[in-house]
Amino acid sequence: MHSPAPSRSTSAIAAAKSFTSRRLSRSPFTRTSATFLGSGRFRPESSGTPQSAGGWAAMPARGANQTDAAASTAATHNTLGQPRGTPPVYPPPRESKPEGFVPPPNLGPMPTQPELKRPQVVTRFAPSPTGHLHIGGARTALFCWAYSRAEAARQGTPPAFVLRIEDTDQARSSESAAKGMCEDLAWLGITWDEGPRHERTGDAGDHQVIGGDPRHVGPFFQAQRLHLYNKYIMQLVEQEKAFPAFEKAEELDAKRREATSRKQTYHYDNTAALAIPLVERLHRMKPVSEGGKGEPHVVRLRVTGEPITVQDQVLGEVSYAAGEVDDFVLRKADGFPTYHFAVVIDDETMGVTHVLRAQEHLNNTPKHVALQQALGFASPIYAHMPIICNMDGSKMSKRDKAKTARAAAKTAIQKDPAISPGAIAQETGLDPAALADFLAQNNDSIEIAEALGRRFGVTLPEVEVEDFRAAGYLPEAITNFIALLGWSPGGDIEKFDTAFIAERFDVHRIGKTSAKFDRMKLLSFNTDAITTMAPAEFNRRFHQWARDYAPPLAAVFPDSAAPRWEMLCRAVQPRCKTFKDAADQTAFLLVADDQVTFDPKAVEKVLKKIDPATGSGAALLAGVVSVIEGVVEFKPETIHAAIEAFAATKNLNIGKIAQPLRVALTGSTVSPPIDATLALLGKASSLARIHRCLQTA
RNA sequence: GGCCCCAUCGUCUAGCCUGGUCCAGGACACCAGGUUCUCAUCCUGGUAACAGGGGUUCGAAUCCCCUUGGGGUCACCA
Repeated sequence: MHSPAPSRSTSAIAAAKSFTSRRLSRSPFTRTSATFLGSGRFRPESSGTPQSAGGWAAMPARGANQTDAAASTAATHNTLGQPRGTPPVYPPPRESKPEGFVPPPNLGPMPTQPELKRPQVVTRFAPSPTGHLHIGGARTALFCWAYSRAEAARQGTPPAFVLRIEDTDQARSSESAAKGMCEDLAWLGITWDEGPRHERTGDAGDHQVIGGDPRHVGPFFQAQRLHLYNKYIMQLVEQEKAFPAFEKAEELDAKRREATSRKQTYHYDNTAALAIPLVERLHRMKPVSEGGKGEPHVVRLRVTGEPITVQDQVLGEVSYAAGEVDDFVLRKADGFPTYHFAVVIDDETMGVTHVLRAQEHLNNTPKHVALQQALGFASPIYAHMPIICNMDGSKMSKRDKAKTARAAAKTAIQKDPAISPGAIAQETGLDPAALADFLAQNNDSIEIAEALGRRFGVTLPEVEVEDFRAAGYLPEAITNFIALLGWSPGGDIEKFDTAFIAERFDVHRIGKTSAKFDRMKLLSFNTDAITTMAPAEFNRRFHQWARDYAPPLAAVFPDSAAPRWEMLCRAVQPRCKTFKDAADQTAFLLVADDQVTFDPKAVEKVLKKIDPATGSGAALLAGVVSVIEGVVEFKPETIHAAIEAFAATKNLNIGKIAQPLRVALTGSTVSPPIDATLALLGKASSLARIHRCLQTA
């Protein structure tokens, strides 16, 4: 019924080879200025429609072709309960024909159904739901997503990018964080073919449903896969490839500290654990309810003394001498698998063929390879990409927020004796003990950092996708920018959208050197994207952003289709770098006419100072009142014409009038074009502010 | 400290695999001009790099070795 499907490892190797044979043709864009490339103008890919759950042709689980005679029954069946060694069927076949099944009449040969080919390349992104998505994680996800698409297109198969939630750390994981991560990814336009279901409203108001399980490899939360891990754990223990260890965590900590203090490398000593006979191991492990002793324990892999070589698609061959890998923990005392164990089991059972991850994982790879060998799994193809750093060279991390906030608080405390940790706690409502801990660097709570940031008016560095979103960055600018961190399409091309990345992404163009996150360049990309956006799109997206992140502004302009909102957008779009920046420029619209504070410096320079040729700004301002009163239809064009005519009569440059007006209307010397500023305020407000300025300033 | 990885302008990078077309190209930042009612854009021009030392070769940014420098990692976190 099935043609013999090529083994996973064969196809994977073929895919790997095609990396090398696929050289990019010389770019036609060399020696031209940077060119934007993409299927649309900076349009994030939003095809969130999940693969129809129709299923593909047979897809053997990785390792299914392996003939490991030692494999116990646990390893002889895949996650569907189907025997290994024969290609499993997706979806599983029906048990029997439905009752009353009547064969259809013979209508001649069935029309040939184009058979959907199974994916040859399966990538995954596996975040731990402990907060919002880190920008580095976003890059990893982007590359995995792009690679799945590029390979699917090359091979004519459906794309297979899996999102898996690694929630095995019970203390730190949360469901809301998992949801947040899904949203962060979706917002960036990174959609997963397989993984948790996520519903959202897209940028254009469209309803998106992301996720699914067409290959039946879920669930995608590791906490829901414990039975699977335990099955493999027991297999390994029974084969004596893994063993229970009964040492207390504190004992080992002490030994570790002692070793480091002697400047020696700590190695786990397995002699005591290995001295226990298998029967006794099993008895001590077994829960009391099942007649065992139920002793608290962890399960460790018995690492054989073989050297391990990792074949990496970016770094090449990386070798580890025998003895470099310790007998590491597979299952924690709480019964949850460690990251190392869960990742190996899941990648195998989910059929993941290519693992793209950051270089900080490189030293984990020999552990994973050792485990794969013990389990008789084939190793996926690895590609480790460079780390993303701060401009100072340190690894970009969520802790950077804590660092910044802590520094701000400490300088404030030093400078001003009235400011004490106790006083800060009272003002901010923070728990004094937690705050003290935070200041003593015992915790890096993001909540505390943010509270301190607000208290001391310092902007914390954006490190999570949500931070950039709140700061008014565009997803298309972010994906474009982070794609360039460690990858490049070659030549002088550097402006492109996600569709372009999905088309051109190639593991062999991933660099080896760590990349510094240059916020200035990101800002430049964002400015470019925002100022070249179609005005109608800007109106809509800026309004959407304001609803989410600038409620006071959205409250004043509830309707994104209203002419006054359009007028505001027209005034602000060409001169903003982010949505936040745009919102800041509209601040003058949000204060009451009698609450405008006039910047003393501006008043001095623009209103009071007497120019020998033109007199004082205040005088000009008084003179322009009647001009403004005289404008019948109060809109930018007519206002501009009136002011220009007034300026002409005085033989003045329009700027001589604009600046005093600006100060009167907004209190400062900076605002959108003066005609737009007046029009947005309206005639009554404008005149009220001018009169108040003439009287009080 | 052990182990692992890396090395082109201040930053992201192209070029490296397949040595000559490179006294090294683009972009961001910076500097100098220009446009402009402020601000921001925008336009023009400019400064700026193959870490150092050995090899191999007629020829090295490109291949090899060493040194130096940077980073990562050493958990019952992921």
